[in-house]
Amino acid sequence: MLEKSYDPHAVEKRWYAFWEEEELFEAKEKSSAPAYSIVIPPPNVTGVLHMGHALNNTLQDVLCRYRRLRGDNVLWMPGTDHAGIATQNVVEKKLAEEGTDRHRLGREKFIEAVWAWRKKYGSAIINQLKRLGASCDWKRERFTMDEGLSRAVRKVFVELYREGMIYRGDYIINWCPRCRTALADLEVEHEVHEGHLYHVRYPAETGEGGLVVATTRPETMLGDTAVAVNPEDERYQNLPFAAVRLPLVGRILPIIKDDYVDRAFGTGALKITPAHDPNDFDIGARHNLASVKVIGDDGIMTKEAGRFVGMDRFACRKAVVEALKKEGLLEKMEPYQHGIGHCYRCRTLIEPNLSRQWFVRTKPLAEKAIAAVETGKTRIIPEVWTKTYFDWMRNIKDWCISRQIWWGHQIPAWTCASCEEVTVSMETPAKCSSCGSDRLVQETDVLDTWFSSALWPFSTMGWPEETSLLKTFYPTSVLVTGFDILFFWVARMMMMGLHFMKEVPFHDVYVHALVRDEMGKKMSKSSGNVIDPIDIIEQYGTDAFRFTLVAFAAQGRDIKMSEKRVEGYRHFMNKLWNAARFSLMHIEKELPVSDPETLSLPDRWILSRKNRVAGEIAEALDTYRFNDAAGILYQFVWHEFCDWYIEIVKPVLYGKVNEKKKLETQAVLGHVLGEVMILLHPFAPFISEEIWNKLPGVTGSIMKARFPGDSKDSIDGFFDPSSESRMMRIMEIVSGVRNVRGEMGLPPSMPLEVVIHANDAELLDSLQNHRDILVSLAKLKELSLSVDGPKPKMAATTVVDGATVFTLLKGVIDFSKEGQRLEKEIGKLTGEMGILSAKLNNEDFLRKAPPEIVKKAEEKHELMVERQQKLETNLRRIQEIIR
RNA sequence: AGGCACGUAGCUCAGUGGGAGAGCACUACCCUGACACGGUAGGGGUCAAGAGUUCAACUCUCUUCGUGCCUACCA
Repeated sequence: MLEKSYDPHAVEKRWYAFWEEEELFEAKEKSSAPAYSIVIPPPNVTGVLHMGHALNNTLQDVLCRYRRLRGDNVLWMPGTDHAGIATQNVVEKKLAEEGTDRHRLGREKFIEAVWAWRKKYGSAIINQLKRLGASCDWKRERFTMDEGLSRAVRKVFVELYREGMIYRGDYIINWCPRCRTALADLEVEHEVHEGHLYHVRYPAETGEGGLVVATTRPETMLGDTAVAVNPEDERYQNLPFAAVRLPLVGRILPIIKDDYVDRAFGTGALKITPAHDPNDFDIGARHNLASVKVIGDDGIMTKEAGRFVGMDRFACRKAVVEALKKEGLLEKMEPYQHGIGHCYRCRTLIEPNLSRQWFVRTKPLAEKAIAAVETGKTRIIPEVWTKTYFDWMRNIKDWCISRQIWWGHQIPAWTCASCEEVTVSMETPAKCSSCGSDRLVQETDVLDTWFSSALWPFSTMGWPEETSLLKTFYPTSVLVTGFDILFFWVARMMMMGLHFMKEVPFHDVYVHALVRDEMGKKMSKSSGNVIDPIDIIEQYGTDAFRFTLVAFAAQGRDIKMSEKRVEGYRHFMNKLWNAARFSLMHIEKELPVSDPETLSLPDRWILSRKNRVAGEIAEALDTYRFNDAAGILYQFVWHEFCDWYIEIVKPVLYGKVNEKKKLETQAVLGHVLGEVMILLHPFAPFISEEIWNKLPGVTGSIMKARFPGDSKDSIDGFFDPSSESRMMRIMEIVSGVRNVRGEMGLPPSMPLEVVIHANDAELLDSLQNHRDILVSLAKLKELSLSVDGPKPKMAATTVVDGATVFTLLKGVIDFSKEGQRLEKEIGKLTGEMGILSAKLNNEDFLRKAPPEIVKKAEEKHELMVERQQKLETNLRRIQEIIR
């Protein structure tokens, strides 16, 4: 016998190990079964599992386990990415604790240290995914820095370079002075800050007058090389001078005219710092201005900053402002809000900085990626994200892919020390491709981590080799991801996949929600509202946690996570456990289910319902309506299987009917329980496997079972609407009597006497055949059934379609209560009828509404009238009794 | 600045051009031989506000208010 309540811990460990041993997660390279593949969004190797991962991977696992049950050959490709900046940060911190740093170690030794770190800590998140139940094909686990994937990266770089799609140049880029590297535009997060707008007078070169410029970053003025005004601006049409003198520095700045300048902003005069502002950089290029870099890569002022050299950029701002004040050139200083970029890794203020970097020309790649979604080769679900995808793709800018760190794929480019030509190649070249010199120096920069992640769907499958894995599983079936990396990752995979594989990387992209805290705030370490998935798993079990995530994963809506909710679904797990406990107490051995046509009504009903529900769940999962799938299953298990079927079947199982029925019922109960476990398995893999294996006659994993409906046998294909509706009638009557019991305050311990008048012959027949159900579920001591007859005098009345149910109230009862109950019932009914009859009295409705709608309304109205009449008759009778 | 989503029961959320739903919470009764992590019954909503389209609007359109999020080079 099963324990009284479900204890997840031992069960989870045991089954996960079993699945791995039995190689049940492994994909077949070749198979006649349909291929289904997903590549995992590779978590950072430095990462620990957070709620976002938990949701993301639960959904993927649901899909993978579901497809396996449907008979597909499933590949769920796992792995991690090397997270260049993040990992380097972690290891550098560790070195600092040890009193050293990477420069003292040197590049080679440092890389070794990172690999050592990865060996020791890099599988933390993988182990956490296993606790979540993730059924990844672990033997194929990949890492973006693996030999194979690195070769793919090099190949892609070389090919893009040869095609002219990669170039190097001096441009203004986002620079993180703390990480000491360039960042892509996407890696900069904007945040509104309270700052100041400083109005600074730049005296005319002639000495008389001058211009006032407005800036939020006065320290950059040291690098100004011009002042710009709008060509249309009348104020500056006929200036008596052509140049101004840069305060604190003394450099003469030309006054240039450019459309970019907004006349309405500030004074309409804009200082131009090509080395430290992206717009100024463009303007500088247009006007051939010099660039003066006054802030170094370390965030310290360079010697170009004159007397401010060596100052930190923030200290320098203060010093510049003070100096300007002293010279009387600071005209105004007003509070000002403006967006400032921060490094997405370390939150340091980004410095737009002039530097030499490598870029990918994205426009041509983006065009193909746009077309693929336009033509439906890749679908984005939910569709709302399609627009976001297009917007970004159509406004895409070149992608800065070089990073000034050590941990990553070193760019395969060599500069010749003799002729300065660049050689790009797969293998380390011996000689300069231009002049033949052997004095080659490799580029020290590494590539953006996302550059390698962009190749993930095919690099993990062995590309550039033409592997059978690629043939079988590329394009992948679906990518499951959060919208936060739609651009970072999804868009780039689309571009690279289409360019190198000539085929989209995935047919579907399912974009899921964010997991927030119960107040709806984003979980973050700094807010202290992070819930650790592993804590939840330990407290409530993996299955309850997974079910919670799935049940709340409605399309387009964020999930507010709280322990309370998980607790609710733990109750569901316990309910399942106890349903199994009960069932298994009554099933001694495996029994074949008889031909459904010969079975009893409740058996036919539950089989038919189970099959219908299986179909609904399949449909929901096929369309990524995860929450619907979970909801349908929950409802069926709890409120049909447990509340009704098990209750109905108890007398049979306790041997109160006959042996043959008992065996038949045991067979059906066992069958439905097993099928429920299969339906449950994608969501709650552990408990379903545990219970499955307790079923008599079962050997081996539930993972090898077939989804209901797929076996195409007579039981799985059994649908019986007539039994469904007949059972519904019986349940209605039971509920009706229970309602009387509850409302009238009749104790559950008191068996009741019920008289039913059913003028519907079929219903009467059905009730006569199943009077045992009514007696047991409504707790009756006597039940009389007839077409008609004398109405019992002292009774409460329930009216259902085709029958009137009298619950006898002889003796103990307060009849005014029954009067009130009937009045309430009639009141409800009258309200509904009012709306309906108004409709039916409306000429336009009768004329314009579709006939079937009108007919439905008429039928309904008729039933209501009948019901109302019956209720009123009985109300009058009750009132007479009271009087 | 532009764009996108969301406002439905006390809370968290499903839902749809023709009968307002679930879970939790709440109330009453019940230790009924699977389960008190349970059972039975019950109360509770002008579906944010206003206008329009329609025979019919919670659902479609517009406006307003409120709440989130994303994108953007305005110094």
